[in-house]
Amino acid sequence: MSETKEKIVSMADKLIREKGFNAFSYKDISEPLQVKNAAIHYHFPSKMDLGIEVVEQEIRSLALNTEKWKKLPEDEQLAKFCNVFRKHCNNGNVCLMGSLAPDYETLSPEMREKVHEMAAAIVEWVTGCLEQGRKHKRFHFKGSAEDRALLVISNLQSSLLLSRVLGPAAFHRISRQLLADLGA
Amino acid sequence: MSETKEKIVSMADKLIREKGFNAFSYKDISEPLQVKNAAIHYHFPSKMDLGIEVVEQEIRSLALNTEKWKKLPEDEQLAKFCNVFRKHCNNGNVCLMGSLAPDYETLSPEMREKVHEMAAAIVEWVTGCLEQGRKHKRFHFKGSAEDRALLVISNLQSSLLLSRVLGPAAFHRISRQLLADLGA
DNA sequence: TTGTTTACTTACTACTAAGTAAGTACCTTG
DNA sequence: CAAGGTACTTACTTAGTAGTAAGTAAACAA
Repeated sequence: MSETKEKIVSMADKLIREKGFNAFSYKDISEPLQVKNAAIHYHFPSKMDLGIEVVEQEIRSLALNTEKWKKLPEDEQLAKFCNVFRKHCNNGNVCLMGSLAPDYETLSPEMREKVHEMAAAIVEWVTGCLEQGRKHKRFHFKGSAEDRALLVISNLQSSLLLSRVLGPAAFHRISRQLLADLGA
Repeated sequence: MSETKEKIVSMADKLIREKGFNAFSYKDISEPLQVKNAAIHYHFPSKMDLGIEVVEQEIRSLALNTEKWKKLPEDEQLAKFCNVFRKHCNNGNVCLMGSLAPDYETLSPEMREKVHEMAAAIVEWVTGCLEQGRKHKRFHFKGSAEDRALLVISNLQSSLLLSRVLGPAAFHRISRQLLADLGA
């Protein structure tokens, strides 16, 4: 991948989290990178192709991270996961899912499919983490692990959204309570 | 308020929830209502003015609803509140906060202020409901009522987002678990 | 050395966006 | 009945938007 291409993807990622997929334009990428908009179209024929690449990168990044955390106790794995969100919160950004879900209906079928894939991957990992963690007495909760995973994910996701509006304290209060509830 | 004006606001509300504030255009409103785009500008000089009206209507609607529920036991009040979200879920839509928070940075200061006002109103009501409900032994939870309220709100909000991507079952699973956790 | 591919730029198109100025039909009120 | 406001339409501007066709400079390959 050329250096420019990488920069385009990372700028698009930033812009999606900052302003939303439908609110950024090629100018927002081409100007700071000092390239022409045609350079973006060279690497990504359409805006959706660019969006798909951003989501794919996020899926790869999740796989990489969870692989790295594999040998830690489950409560520490989940804390690491929370920290990824915390970083976005500190930058004033929301997560990809939180940004793309409201725009879901405006996305191409291919991009929707990728977003779905990302959501499924997140749910799958958190479910596994909770399930194993409960078995190892690292977590204590009632109900199915998958239901609990949905709760955890929705809390993290939405706390970033609320932080946008109510200030970053919202994220910290929610994530702290969240981990406390799991007896972590 | 003229009939057209009311229809414009309710169409804008629908479009914000469906596609997001930055993804709908005046054409999306003017065409189905069979008016010209200038008619929208007559009632709302700018798109932000229209957005502000939508948010104000939501704030009024919350006040009206909660007033109506006032005499019910707190767990039933919260169930009613959940039902408002459930309706949006069944229509495949997200809530206003969930839609506007990702776009927050692209909004005018006046509209941001209104969104903030809406968020504060929601947090205030849920906090009060939980606090009173705990006092009346209708809810059982640890920690401050406001922290818990943030958790509840973020779950409801985000479950609509996840439902978009993963299907409506996500909402039902999350909201059921949510109420169960409160011992409601 | 010549041909090909990569990674762009230049210069453009077609379209859509929000927004506006001026005109008009229809009420309402003195 | 005249004056003025309300609720629009007609017709337009300005400023983007994503996307494209054609050209080019440099690296690489035969």
